[in-house]
Amino acid sequence: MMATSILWFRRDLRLSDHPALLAAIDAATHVLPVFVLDPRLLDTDIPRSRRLLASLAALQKDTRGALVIRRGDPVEVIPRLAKQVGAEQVHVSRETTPYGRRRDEAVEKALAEDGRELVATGSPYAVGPGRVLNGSGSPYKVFTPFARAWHQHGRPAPADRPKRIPWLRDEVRSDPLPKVDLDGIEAGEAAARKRWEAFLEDGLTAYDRERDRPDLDSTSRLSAPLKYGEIHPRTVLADIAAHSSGRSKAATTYVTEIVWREFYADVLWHNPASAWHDLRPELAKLPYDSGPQTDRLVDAWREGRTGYPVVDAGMRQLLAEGWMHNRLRMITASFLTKDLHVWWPVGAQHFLDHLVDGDIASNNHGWQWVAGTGTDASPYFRVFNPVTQGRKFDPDGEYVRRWVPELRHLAGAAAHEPWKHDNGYDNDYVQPIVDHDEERKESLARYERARR
DNA sequence: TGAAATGTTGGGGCG
DNA sequence: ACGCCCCAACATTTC
Repeated sequence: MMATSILWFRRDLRLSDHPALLAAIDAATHVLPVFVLDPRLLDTDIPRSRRLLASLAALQKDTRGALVIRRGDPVEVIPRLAKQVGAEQVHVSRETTPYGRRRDEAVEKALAEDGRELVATGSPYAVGPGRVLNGSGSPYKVFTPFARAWHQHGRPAPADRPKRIPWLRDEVRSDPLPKVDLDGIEAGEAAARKRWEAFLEDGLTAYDRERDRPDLDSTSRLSAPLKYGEIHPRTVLADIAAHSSGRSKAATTYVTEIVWREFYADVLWHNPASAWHDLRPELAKLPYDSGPQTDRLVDAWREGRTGYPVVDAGMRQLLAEGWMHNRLRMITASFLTKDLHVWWPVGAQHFLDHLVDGDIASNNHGWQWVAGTGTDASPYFRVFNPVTQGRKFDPDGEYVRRWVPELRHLAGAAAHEPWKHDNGYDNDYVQPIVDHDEERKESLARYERARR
């Protein structure tokens, strides 16, 4: 048996239900845990960077200080470390995004030059992307049949948490984590576990009824823990199956959301280019706006000054918290693409820059769903009306008033339509930057032209 | 996991 | 009692 193997953490910042960790333990007498920080990720003090650092700080504690942090390019850092500790194997959870796959191939090649191996075990998904295929061996392009086949496919039970992990300690220098205030950031495996169990006990039964209400705290808020792998979806699914309400309608609805995550990872696996390119090429002809005038509109969208209350509330929450309710993601995405006629990747990039749970597969395919260019996308002509959506899903205006203080003097649903009230603009709320009815018609006209 | 436009139905007011 | 109109409520079609 080898003396030391390396466990290279990426989207799997946990110790439970971690097949690659078990493989690393099996392969050697000691395991060196490593995380490589890309300096480009830490240029600014945005919620996303701080969320990652908080998770790493928790992992460092959970490994009782064994975790080695290194800044730099993994293609150089990992082979160098492997050589230094004499590791023949570097263990990872299989990465499935285009960037991750390219990076891992490069690292694998660099390791091989030195006679070392990159060993991938498991992935961040319950069913590995690429595994679910239809009768003729091709990937699914529509969610519903995919979901059916995904359920049929089955998945492994959660892996055991190792009783004792023989970490390699004090042999290798670690870069310090950047000095950033991490107070109040919920992160790490224990916090993820706690949040998940609280939702399972208290939140799941109402999920069906309340999940679309951004004014309520009715979702599991598990997106960031899942993104960083502080909890594995396999664990989540196993817990639901074992729970008394595991077969309820609410539980089924929740599982479907997990399957959407798996579906989009699968779509990206089969179409790496779909991260930034339209899945439906026939809509690539759609004309989008650009130029200085459009830049000003996009800035207003980014900063939450569009004059549409529910849109501004969502965009301001994104900047402040790095998180937005999914309903708001759809509404604000629809506004950028259909009301401002801006190319969807502009919005997708903004979301990735600021969401603590920003995931290339879910985020970018979600954007394509709204823009109408994706696999299983909503038809292009589905245009969200920000006022109707606001009144329907934030019926008392609570969510809007929470994030748009200029509208706090308007009671109830009045906060969704300041233009209908004499005192609507008493606190200097911005006037609508475009007319929704007009822009909706403009979008439909462009769609009609592109289709012909 | 849309919304608006258009069509249909049926109750009530009224002569 | 009947026909007519209005219109809300709901359903269907269209974008």
